[in-house]
Amino acid sequence: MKNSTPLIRPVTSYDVALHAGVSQSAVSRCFKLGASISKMTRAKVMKSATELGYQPNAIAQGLITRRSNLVAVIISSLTNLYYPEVLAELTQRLAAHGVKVLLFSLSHESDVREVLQQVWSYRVDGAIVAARLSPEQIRDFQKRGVPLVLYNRVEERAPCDSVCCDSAGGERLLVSSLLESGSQYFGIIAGPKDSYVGEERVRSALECLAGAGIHDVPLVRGEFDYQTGRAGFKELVERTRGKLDAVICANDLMGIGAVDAARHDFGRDVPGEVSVVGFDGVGPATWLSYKLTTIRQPVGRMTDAAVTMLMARIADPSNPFERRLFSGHLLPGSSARLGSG
Amino acid sequence: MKNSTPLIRPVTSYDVALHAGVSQSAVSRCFKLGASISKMTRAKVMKSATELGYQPNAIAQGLITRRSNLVAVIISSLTNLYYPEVLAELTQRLAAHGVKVLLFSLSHESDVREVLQQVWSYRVDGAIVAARLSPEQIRDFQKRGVPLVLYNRVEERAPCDSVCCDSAGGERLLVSSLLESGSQYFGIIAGPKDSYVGEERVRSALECLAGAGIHDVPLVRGEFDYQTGRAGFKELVERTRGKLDAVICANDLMGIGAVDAARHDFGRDVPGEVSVVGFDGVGPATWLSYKLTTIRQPVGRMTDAAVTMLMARIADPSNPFERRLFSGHLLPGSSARLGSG
DNA sequence: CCACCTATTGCATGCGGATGCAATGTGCGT
DNA sequence: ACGCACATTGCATCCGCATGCAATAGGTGG
Repeated sequence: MKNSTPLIRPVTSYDVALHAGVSQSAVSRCFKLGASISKMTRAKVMKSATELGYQPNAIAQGLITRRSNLVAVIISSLTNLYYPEVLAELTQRLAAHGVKVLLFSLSHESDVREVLQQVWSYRVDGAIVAARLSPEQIRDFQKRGVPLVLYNRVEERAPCDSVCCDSAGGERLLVSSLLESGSQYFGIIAGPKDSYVGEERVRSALECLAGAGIHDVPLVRGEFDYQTGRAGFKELVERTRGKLDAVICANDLMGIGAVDAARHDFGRDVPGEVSVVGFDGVGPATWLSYKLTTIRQPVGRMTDAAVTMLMARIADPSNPFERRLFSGHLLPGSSARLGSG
Repeated sequence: MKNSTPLIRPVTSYDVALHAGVSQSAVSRCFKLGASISKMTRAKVMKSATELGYQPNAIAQGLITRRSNLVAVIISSLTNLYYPEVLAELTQRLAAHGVKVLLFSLSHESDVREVLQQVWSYRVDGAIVAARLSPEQIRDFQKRGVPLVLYNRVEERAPCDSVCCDSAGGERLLVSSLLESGSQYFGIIAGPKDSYVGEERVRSALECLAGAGIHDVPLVRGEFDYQTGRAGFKELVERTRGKLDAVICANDLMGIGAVDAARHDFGRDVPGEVSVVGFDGVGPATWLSYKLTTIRQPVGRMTDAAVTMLMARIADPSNPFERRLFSGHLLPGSSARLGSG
């Protein structure tokens, strides 16, 4: 079976114009809402367009109008189960605004530089970034006039919009519940140091614990995934020689790993002997085998906010910058003996 | 805080040319490998380009070269945990070929029509589709000369390339193991009717069972997610009045739901009283709480094949069409009492 | 019947970069 | 010193569409 057509030239507005017996401008105007075109001409043109299968060339449109209708979405790790959900939501919502998604997924954070080159090249109308950007990189967006919304990454005083889930507040809910339920021997499984929300969650947890007179909490680091959550639990047990009755994980995936480690690697009852809490509220957290106690991020609201802010800034770049902080919602689950919370 | 810069005109090749004291063509040639440019000129140009922060306008390049370096990736549901992995792999591999991903995620299959309009508009160099396309839609790709690779969706005799995991073969492995282990009372949790792989898996499973003299296997349908897997199990138990010792699920997520339903909703031992098998080999399938018996799709190889095939066809559209079928790999897990397999 | 106004339409041009071709410069052989 | 092959360079043009402006057509009031 051979692909028979050797060279296919997409239909252009000229082709349509010729076919309909009008000028190219007329064709162009037919596809622009509110342009000056008589009903009759429009009808002729549309008929020809349909017959020929004409579809305006978005590339050419973008070149002349300086609007690509593309938005770059930069996400660091799609393997963190939290992001697919975010990505799906973003894509849908952006599509509703007639905007297409140019997706960049980073394997290494160091790829950002390269990715940004692409972003500039494609003259995207804006960008939503859920990855670490340096302050200079953020300023680059501003210099080039590319609207930017940070998702769950906040640089203080950064010249850009951002949406974020209130890590501190969420963590406070979790920790104070753990405290009320009588947990005493805490351990923390943090994320990589370069994660803003990860560090924020840990910082807040430590602060809460300190407030309760608990200091020197053992802390290990993972990579936000199941394996390192499991390994982290093991490490904590070793470090504390088993004196451990509450594990605070920087995200759900590690929380799930920790639960499994506790139950299957160490035969401990969760939450009977040890409580585990996570963060994010991803799908698997609610699965019956885990029922992880966690904070559910309001992904719907957050993505909606991100898209709304981005579109607003594209429409009017002079808007003042805004940071929107959404509080999460406690999913009690049953991986932690909770207090009155 | 105000965005101070009112109107930012990106730097063009003319700007660079002026700055470097050469012609625009010279600048253009500097960015094209193998073009005729002296070292000295290139150095001057590159210096100016860096100073001005010049980045070639991919839109303009695309218009003139008729190569957008964009590939459309169309995925139906990112909530199926299998797809984020695929998407991540595809994005990385495509990026390695210097190609950017224009992502389309469908909430409803009916959106395909609209999405295809966008695809034509952006003059993508090709498309990788993991969603249901009608034969006419596939032919549209061919008519318009847009290289297309179907991922895990096969239309027999379709004029396009495709990669697929051998559903029949994988299912055979699972079912024959179940049979050998002595399972007798089977139930099936299928996916939606419009899923190619879903139906293929079920078809193959039924065929294997029939080959063993087992007919009239009860079948319920889910949506490839946890909830419907759990509900499906419940339904099967009711339909069979509890006479159920092996459940074949069309994917892992439903398998996990079924395991949880069995254990937590019905207090049944898995695999002691009832075996459950899935398909895909997603991350959570290997979690200690499930250790789902399943077929792991060779996602790495499959995405590699998809990208390779796509790039090859972009380079030479006259290549004969090819269908590549990859066999999956049995993850024994422990959600099923397996036979000698 | 004519001046004048508005609704349509076509013309010409430009967006930013790639490229064929001609013009220039370079080095070399003899 | 001269002619020629080859390496560089600039010029002009085109990609497909949007849009300002001028041209045309149809309609109105006087």
